[in-house]
Amino acid sequence: MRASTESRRDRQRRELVAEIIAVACRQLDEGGPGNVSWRGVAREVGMNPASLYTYFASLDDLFTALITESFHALAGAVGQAFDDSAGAEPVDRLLACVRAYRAWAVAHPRRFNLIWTDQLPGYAAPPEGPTVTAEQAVYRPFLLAVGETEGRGDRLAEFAALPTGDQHRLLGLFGTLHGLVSLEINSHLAPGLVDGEALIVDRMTHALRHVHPPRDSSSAASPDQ
Amino acid sequence: MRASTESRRDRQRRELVAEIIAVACRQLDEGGPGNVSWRGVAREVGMNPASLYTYFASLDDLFTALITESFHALAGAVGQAFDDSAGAEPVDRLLACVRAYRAWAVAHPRRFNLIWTDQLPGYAAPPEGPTVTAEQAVYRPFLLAVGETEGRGDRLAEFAALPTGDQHRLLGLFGTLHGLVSLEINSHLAPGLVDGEALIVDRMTHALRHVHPPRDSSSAASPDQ
DNA sequence: ACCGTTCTCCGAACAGTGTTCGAACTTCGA
DNA sequence: TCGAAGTTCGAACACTGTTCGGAGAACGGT
Repeated sequence: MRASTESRRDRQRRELVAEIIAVACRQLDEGGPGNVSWRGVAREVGMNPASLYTYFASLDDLFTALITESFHALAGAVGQAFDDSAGAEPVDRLLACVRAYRAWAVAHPRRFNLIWTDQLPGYAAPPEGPTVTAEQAVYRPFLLAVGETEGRGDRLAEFAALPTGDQHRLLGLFGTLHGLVSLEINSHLAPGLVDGEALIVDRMTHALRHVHPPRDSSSAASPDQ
Repeated sequence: MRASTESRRDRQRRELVAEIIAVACRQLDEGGPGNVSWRGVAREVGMNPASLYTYFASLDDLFTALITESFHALAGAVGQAFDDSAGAEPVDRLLACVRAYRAWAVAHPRRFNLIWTDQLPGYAAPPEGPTVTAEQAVYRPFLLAVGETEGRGDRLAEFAALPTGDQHRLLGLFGTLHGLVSLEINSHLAPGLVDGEALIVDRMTHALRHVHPPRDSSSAASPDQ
């Protein structure tokens, strides 16, 4: 509608918010969450600490912005790998997403830890908030890729509507990827002894060969919990 | 040797160190790493903040103690499950360790995040330090239990000496467990929709059925990377 | 039992933090 | 043009981790 009627104040505000987030993001990458400080950000953008409160209500608010921003970046990296591998073998397409997930984590370990583990004292992500929708954007390419490997199209995209068995299979797959990446970027993979990328690709391809649901045999197993 | 010649100062020091760690541990459990403060601990044990420096060189030092302490607690919980299930079916024994690992994480999520993810600004665990040996104590019961399920005894206990294929299989197993537990305690498992314990036990039993090395069939597959 | 060394504890201080308040100043929409 | 809204700032408050110097107590050796 009135997209053209953006006052110079509105534009300046938008740019300043972006710069603040960028500065905070850099401080985060350099020294972790403990390194991003309100006064430090204000110093770097060249204004009084009190003025920052015009744009963010508190330090927790700034971190919330960093979290959603990082979720979007991760989702973008995985989504890009998914798009770029269109037409490839379904398994290779999923593996492309796997590599993209790991590559982003290796490149931005602080951001990765920030979005996946609770690090702030009293912080709790608001349900239906922007962080959860950004998080789901990360899962989406994986759901689509796995759906392709099983010839089920995008029938897995609506995770909440799936039967428990499918949910478990998908979460097991993603949990393996996430766990190994987590261990690697936090230096728990015997650095110098284990090759992270080789390990992750190896286990994910292995898991893909056995994760498919049983077609017809052994239907006597317990259907669910 | 001179174990009996413990001066009252030595005893008092030992007890005070234990109390300091206990207080800090409680503050950690209540509000995460950002909630444990030097002055807060001093306040709670009833002495001047400067006096604390008699027992710990810095806040990072205190956190190092918390990390090793938490590693020992986790290793103790898993080891206890391993010991208590002596004589049971090997698979059940491993599942007992799995449940113990998850149960401890659910009971102490802040400590779990503290030991597995880098959260302190400039902190780096000293190699050959007490934290890494405490960490290996966590892996040990799992290595022994998996060795049992494969009828290989404790031949997997010396992880670094294993061929790459075995290392990958073991890390894949532990990575799945660790990743799913991590997702659960950080509220990424669609709380109220997915049962964490059921999911983890389900995926670990599934993985155990397919993780064994190929005996004789399909030996034409690529042996290693 | 003494004495010198060592350890323990404390008050004060320094630099840094997140946040609030009130007052100036600028920009906006009508 | 005028009132309202938005922006910036300095000062202040209550914190934080850490250092320093001194006072007092407990220790080991003679």
